Amino acid sequence: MPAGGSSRNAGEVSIKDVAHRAGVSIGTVSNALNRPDRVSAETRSRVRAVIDELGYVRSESARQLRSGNSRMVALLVLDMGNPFFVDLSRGAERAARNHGLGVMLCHSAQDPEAESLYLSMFAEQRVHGVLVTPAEASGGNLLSFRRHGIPYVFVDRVVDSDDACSVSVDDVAGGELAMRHLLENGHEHVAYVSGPVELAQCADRLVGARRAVAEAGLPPDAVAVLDTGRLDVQSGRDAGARLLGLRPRPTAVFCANDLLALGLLQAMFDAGVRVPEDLALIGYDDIEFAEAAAVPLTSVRQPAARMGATATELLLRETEGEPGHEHESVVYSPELIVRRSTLHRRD
Amino acid sequence: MPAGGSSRNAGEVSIKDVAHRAGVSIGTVSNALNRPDRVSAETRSRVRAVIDELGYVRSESARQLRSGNSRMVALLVLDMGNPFFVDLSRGAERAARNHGLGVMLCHSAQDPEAESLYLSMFAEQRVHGVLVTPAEASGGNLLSFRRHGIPYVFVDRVVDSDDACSVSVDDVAGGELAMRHLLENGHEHVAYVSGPVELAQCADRLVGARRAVAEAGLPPDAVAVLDTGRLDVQSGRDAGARLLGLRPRPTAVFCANDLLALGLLQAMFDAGVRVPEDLALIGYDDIEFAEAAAVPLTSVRQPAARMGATATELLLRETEGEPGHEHESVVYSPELIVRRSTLHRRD
DNA sequence: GCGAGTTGTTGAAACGTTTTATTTCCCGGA
DNA sequence: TCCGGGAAATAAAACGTTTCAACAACTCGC
Repeated sequence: MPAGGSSRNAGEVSIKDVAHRAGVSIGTVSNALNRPDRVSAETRSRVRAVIDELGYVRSESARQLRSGNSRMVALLVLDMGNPFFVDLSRGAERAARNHGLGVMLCHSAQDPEAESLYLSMFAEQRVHGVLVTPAEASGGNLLSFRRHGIPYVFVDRVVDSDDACSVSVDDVAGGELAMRHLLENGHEHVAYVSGPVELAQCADRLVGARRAVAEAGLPPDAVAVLDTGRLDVQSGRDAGARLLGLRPRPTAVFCANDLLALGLLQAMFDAGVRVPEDLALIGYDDIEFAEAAAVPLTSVRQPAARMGATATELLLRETEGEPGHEHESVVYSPELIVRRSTLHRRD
Repeated sequence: MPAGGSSRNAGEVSIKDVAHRAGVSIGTVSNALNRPDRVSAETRSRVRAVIDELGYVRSESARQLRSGNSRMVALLVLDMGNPFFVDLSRGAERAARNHGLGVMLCHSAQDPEAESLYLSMFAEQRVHGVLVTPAEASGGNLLSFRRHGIPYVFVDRVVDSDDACSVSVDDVAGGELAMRHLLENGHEHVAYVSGPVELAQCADRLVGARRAVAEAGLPPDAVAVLDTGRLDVQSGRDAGARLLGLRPRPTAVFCANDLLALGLLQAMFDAGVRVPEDLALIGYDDIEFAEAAAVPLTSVRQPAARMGATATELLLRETEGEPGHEHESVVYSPELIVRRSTLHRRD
């Protein structure tokens, strides 16, 4: 019995079925749903009843087709394995929900190709907007994404051109903060463990670190730079192994993020190097696990959730027809959180 | 000049524009895109050129409307802040991509209401299928979701009814494994720090723990149960505070997951309780941070990524018209990873 | 008892695809 | 010369909404 019997194959009941069953026109059903005030109380409740009875569910694709764009904001981050981005996404989600929008979460794994793939997908979906942490400092993918006319906001990245809004933390200041802290503790041979140099975050933090070194009157080669392919725990372990081979061995290390620092900390443990006695260690992001680490980790804190929320707000201000929208760059200040991993003052 | 000039307001160029510009019908453009063999080489390349020139992008909503359902799989987990679920989602994403599908990632924050909201959204989107870790053991939301006819697979949850496929780890066995390990180390007063009791995972692990206690010939009240509202680090800290008030004070603690264990570990540190000397501690999930913790954490490992991938495979087997599909439950075995947090044998 | 609102409802167009049935064209064989 | 047949392209229907102009039925003020 293929005719409109009770729901067997679901997803099959459309607004037309509801209209027919309620003895009313299609437009009226639509109004009952979207502008309840335009419809009489009696009709409204009858329609509601039929909807429940039939288990009718609006087709998002149909409404979207009609209205032109979706109620989804895309958030494309570097790595969901990094709690910093998880916090950021929570902030974004909360803000989006306040405006009746959903967030679709994706991560590029720092791969420009994956990034590009996701961006095309967003274009096909006609998403409301995109929040993105670009996988390359150049932001080349975004440049070509631009022609689709979908607005986007850079997250965790200062942007020079005035293509788009951005929310970031002053990474140069953060790097300086971290390195100065180490130097003030008397260290003279330090290392910077960087992530991929293509990432603006890594590069900027190094700039800040070098600036602190210069300010302290030390030669530029007082800071050894180790770069790694990724910003994760495993890369931190690898960097740790390489660090042990350096001569002179640095007495303090600044890692581009906490994941690297945690990995490096493990490597030091395995090698019998004591932290902070033999080696001071400082991370970046102040993720929840930094405090719970083998040795509680000194770190540079960023207001992750706030950044996500602000980015969403900026995006919405742009999409919600703000007349004469001017792109805006919000820059937060990083904050140094001192814990045991740098506590021991060198003699 | 509002007429079809060069692209100013993007997103505006449709298949119709392409057809017109290429001097060809709409259907032909569609064919050039979807069944290139049905169209002559010359036409095909001309269409391709126009597409590039105009920057045309298919409207996903339109194709979806026509074809009935989307190329998206939804993954609804309890908490993105838990690295276990991040690993799981990576497995799911990889498997989905192999089948040309995307994954949309959401987290319910263990809130049945949020879960229900997301499920309605999935229904509206006509997603291809849903992978879900239910927020309540009863799975009530899923029961009502069922009528939409969208297939779903339970992840990280054994399911008794034969509503759906499921992928899980034997949590009873895992709980038993963990608790037996503690008992074998000579502990006689132990505690179980549970998450919300509505979660099947928490309840099952307790069942296993009790079973180990019984097998060891100890009275049931040898295990104190502390339950917490959430499965996160903060709840672990809170539980730690409560634990210190217990008399007799347990000498070993089994936490329902690693996040709780890490939080509890911090609380012990603050209180000057040494781990493992004064208190043995074991977690669950074996997230990456367990090994990097203040005291490397003994934990029960689950094959997170594999679970995500398997769940996706099961879902696709169901949706891709497998005739006479029989629901299937895949159950993996947990594995005990012993580290320092339980190493000290009690006298 | 008549125009002017107001309220509630309707019918039809439009959104951008995919697909199916149809048409056009050309070629080779009778 | 005609006909069958395959290849290539087309026209039109369908998918499920929202919205807009039009319309009917009341109520009001006079």
